[in-house]
Amino acid sequence: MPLPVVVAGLQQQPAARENPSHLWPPGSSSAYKSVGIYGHGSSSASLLVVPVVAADATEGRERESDRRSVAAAAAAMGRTPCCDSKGIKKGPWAPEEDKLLVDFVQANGPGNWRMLPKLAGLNRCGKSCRLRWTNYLRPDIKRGPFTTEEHNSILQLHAIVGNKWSMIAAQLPGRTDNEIKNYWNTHLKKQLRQEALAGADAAAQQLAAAGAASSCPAARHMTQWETARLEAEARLSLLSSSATTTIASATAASSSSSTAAAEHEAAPDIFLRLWNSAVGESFRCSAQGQGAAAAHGPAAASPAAAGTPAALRPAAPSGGGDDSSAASTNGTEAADDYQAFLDMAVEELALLHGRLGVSFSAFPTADVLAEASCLFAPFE
DNA sequence: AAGCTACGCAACCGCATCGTT
DNA sequence: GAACGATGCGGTTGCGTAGCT
Repeated sequence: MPLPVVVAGLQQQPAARENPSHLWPPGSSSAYKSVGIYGHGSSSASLLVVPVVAADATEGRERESDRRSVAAAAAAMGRTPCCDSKGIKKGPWAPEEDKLLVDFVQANGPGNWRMLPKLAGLNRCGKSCRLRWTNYLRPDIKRGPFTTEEHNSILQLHAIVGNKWSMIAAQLPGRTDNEIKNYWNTHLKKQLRQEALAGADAAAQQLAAAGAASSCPAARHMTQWETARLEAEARLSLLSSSATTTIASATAASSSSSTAAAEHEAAPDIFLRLWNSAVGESFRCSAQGQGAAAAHGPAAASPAAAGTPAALRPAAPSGGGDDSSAASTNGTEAADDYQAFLDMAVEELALLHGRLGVSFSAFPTADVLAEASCLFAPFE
């Protein structure tokens, strides 16, 4: 099965256009102001011509044969496709439509998307309304270019979960899965491809110099897993910092019986829950004792360092590390803690596989992970 | 200035999943 | 348990624009 590969040290791409001209400019819609999504960029007076023209053009690009076949199939099954009704508008949203949608959702809350268009007076299908709201009109959406931190987070999370954009988006407040997906497809994929090509060249040179030994599958296996793990740890350390704050506030504000729920809420993924568990805490303490850079865990103390995994190595227990000779007497304890952390991860993943079934392939299977954790044996 | 190309991103489509009857 | 409806998710499309020639 394919193993996660993380390419480290990628640079932030030049800032994306902050106010693409096919978006509505500030002031064009009071709805935008009301939900606060237009707080950046310059505007152009010529932007408002887009929707009507583009909407018509969009209608023209419909794959009519596909629509007919789908409609026929759906009709045969006694079910009407949500977007098949004639007269339902498609394509870019007009400011008036946005305002209707925002006003309605703010008054009634999101949900019941099927009925929403009728109730809100929109000539759109519910699906389109939901998409527009979740990807663009939601008040908590963060606009603007991705920060270096977000950039690195996406890389790390993608190494762990693959193309599970909603899972990645859940870890990046204010970012939508669609936005992350687009960012990945337009920026990161390209970068990774270039890095891979560069890496292939370097690897070929190393092979020529060092012989066939480095092409050992087990060695590659270890390298890939180690890289992915370090990236994940860097991410976890960042999440841990924010989650600790969230949990503390949640605990203070709620009764003890709801603490567990709050903690779970603050740590939605298993890696974060692991990291915040007693095992993770123990490991963090050990790591702190080992390196000054491990203020919040095995990763570097500063968020910026999260994007430079090589800098994490002194603090993060790892096999074949540059400073392995500097291991103190704490090393044995740390090794035990770290092994426990890995073991717990294996168990959690086994449970996850059991819950999600064989169709879920984003995570490596538990036996593969178990094998990997044995292979790493970081302090041995 | 005009034409061409590459890029970014909003929006669409179809399938998957979950909840209800 | 099966059928249906609603919603969520990931892949893909194509429009509009910036940059280049």
